[in-house]
Amino acid sequence: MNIEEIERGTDEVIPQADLHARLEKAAAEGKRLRIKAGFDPTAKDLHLGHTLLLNKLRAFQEAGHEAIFLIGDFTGMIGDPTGKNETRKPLTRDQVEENAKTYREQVFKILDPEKTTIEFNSRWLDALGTEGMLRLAAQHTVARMMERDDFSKRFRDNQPIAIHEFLYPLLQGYDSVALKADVELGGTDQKFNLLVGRQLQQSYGQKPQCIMTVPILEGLDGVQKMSKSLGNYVALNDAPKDMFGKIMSVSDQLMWRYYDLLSFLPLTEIAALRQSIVDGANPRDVKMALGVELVSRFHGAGAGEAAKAEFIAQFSQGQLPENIPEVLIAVPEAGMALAALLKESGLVASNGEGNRMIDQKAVKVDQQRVEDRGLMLKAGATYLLQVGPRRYARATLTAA
RNA sequence: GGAGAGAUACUCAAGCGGCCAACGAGGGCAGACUGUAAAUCUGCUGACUAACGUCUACGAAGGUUCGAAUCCUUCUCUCUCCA
Repeated sequence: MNIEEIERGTDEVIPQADLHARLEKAAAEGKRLRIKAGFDPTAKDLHLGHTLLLNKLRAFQEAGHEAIFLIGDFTGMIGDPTGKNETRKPLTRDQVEENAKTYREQVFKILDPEKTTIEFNSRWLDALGTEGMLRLAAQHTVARMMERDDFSKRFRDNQPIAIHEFLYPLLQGYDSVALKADVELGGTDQKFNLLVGRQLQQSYGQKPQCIMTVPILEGLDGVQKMSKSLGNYVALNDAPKDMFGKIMSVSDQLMWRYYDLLSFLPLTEIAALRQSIVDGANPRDVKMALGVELVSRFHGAGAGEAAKAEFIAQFSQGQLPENIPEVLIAVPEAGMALAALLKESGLVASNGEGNRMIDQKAVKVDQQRVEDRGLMLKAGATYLLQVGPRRYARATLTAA
């Protein structure tokens, strides 16, 4: 087991010496450390940003330790305001449970199901009760809570902070107490919460956990963090083709960030790739290699190469994509205007948008650009409709 | 409990009786250029309509007015100061 592999790509390890000592002791005594990583089931889909943490959890798992995947079904109802400077809308218990279900399916693309403990924090937080909650709240002060960056920032900016948001770090910290965690993993934005966990464990007479933070992955725009609500994410459930395409659309600069954080290639090989660009290689090809690696990771060996081949065919060589959605549309005798047809096919949201797209030279029928709004299409034929570079449908028109 | 400020489209933010479907910026979409890059340039960005135009929208509900995002009343929410 090597410490380098465990610490690769982390931002901070606190306290590092303690982690090393625990790892050595565990190895010597044949024991397993309890490694906790928590997720709030606030969204349905996990995305690449989440995988940094999962990869790390997996590294511990491979080193023989106990990986605890904690689903914050209770805390998800509060919503950690981290990262966004505004109060998050609370989820209902039903939503949380539904999201949690899909989480399980997705995390095992990375974690070994045989060696993973899944926990729900409602198990102990439901039982905590009002009295337990008060005792817990008594362990911390407002001043210390305000040390958290986003709290103090919101306070300074006269933004609302609801009282229950203060409870979030305490509850997350209590999870560590309940689980007797040796190590907790989290994004750098979780550092405050992780540290609260250390303090609470001490208050409850436990040895404080080590904490390990991983960087926050930037989204496809290269600026804001990857998140579903910003729409700049690559979901683990994305179809191979979409996943590959999204990776190809990132800037060359961001590509290196993704290499550093997402690729499993040895660091020396990544350095070699960088050098190859300096020597004149096309960054596109390096980007494709990253796409292949990631698609294969989530969709199985070979899926990456297949996605790459389809990508080249469609975008580099201008061929039609596979799997164009088929739609059946009933049209009146006189035919249907193109814009309406695009709307019925689901390619645009409204007739107005359809007409705008036509004006903007974005619409093709049977691969021919159409600039005439007035084009009427009649029943009895199948047309290939295209809006922009990505939206396709094959519409069969039938008499109404 | 008292006094004051505020709530505008995906986000930020102007507008403070008609010229407002609402300036501007960001974001998004499309076109050009490309490596589906990035950067840049151009256009579009509520719905219905071929178009004239109509409808719906400026926290919610009422009201004044020929006419309201803009004025008045009540309500909801947020912030500030005082207690």
